[in-house]
Amino acid sequence: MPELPEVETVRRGLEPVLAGRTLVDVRISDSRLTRPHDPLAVAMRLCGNRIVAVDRRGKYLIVRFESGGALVIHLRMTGSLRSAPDGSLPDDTHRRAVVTLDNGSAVAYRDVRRFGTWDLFEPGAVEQYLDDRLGPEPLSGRFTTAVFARALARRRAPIKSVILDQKTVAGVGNIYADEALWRAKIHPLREAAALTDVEVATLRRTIRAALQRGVELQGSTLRDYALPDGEYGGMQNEFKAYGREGEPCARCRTPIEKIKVGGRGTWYCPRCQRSPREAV
DNA sequence: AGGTGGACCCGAACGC
DNA sequence: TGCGTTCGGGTCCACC
Repeated sequence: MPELPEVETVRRGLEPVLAGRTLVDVRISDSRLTRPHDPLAVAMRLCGNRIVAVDRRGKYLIVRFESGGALVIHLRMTGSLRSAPDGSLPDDTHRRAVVTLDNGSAVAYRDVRRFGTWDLFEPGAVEQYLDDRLGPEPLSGRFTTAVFARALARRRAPIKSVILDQKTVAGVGNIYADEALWRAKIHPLREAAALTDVEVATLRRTIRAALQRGVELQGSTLRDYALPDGEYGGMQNEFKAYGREGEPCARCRTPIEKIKVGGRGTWYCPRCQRSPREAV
């Protein structure tokens, strides 16, 4: 599941491939990808644009054009991008789009579950769109303890749900939420506003540490995620909580438990991360 | 307004 | 073995 580290890894792989190149051919074979817009119309508008940069904000990829416009790609759960330096791509039933560049190379978009999106923006429009949806970048200096504390204040929802809210902090998904809470020794069901100042500071630090480690290991490959060159991430080998039901906690050997929080599978250590009642 | 739960997808895993 | 059912995950949206 692409979260911040996975999307950042994709960005780093794509930037050198795309920057400075012009789109000479764009084929979109899934109408869900661009809806409510006609995929043919989007493909036509993309064609001829010269790419100047590939940026990331939260889990969004931003392909910026010389024109000032931008293509915003969200991979959701199963989207992935694959670059083909010589322009040749193996058959793939889940391929949804292919762009060809002016040097003969190609980039293919694959998405098994078809939740991903490609949205085109006019010059200047993309920042507003992203700022409407996203809080601070967790690895930037803007994500301070004071900013984080303000975002948690008066929130009565479980802390896990609040850090999954992209307005609280951009880019945390189900995996890194569980990993950050495990590192901070905070139970996922704790009421967000009830965290102590020390806990807020600790959780800010562990969110950053978990995401940073994910970036270093080029993300986590579980099923569908892969780098643009086809390689795999390594973060899955360092999971302390996510998906580890019944396995011993890396700190105290207590078996990891699985619960539901806000409808999401949630793994935590029942001993290190005390329950809401015990923790008072 | 903030919180909750369903919809959207579809392959994998599971249950009988 | 085979078939039906359940699960999951990011975001949006309806509802309270």
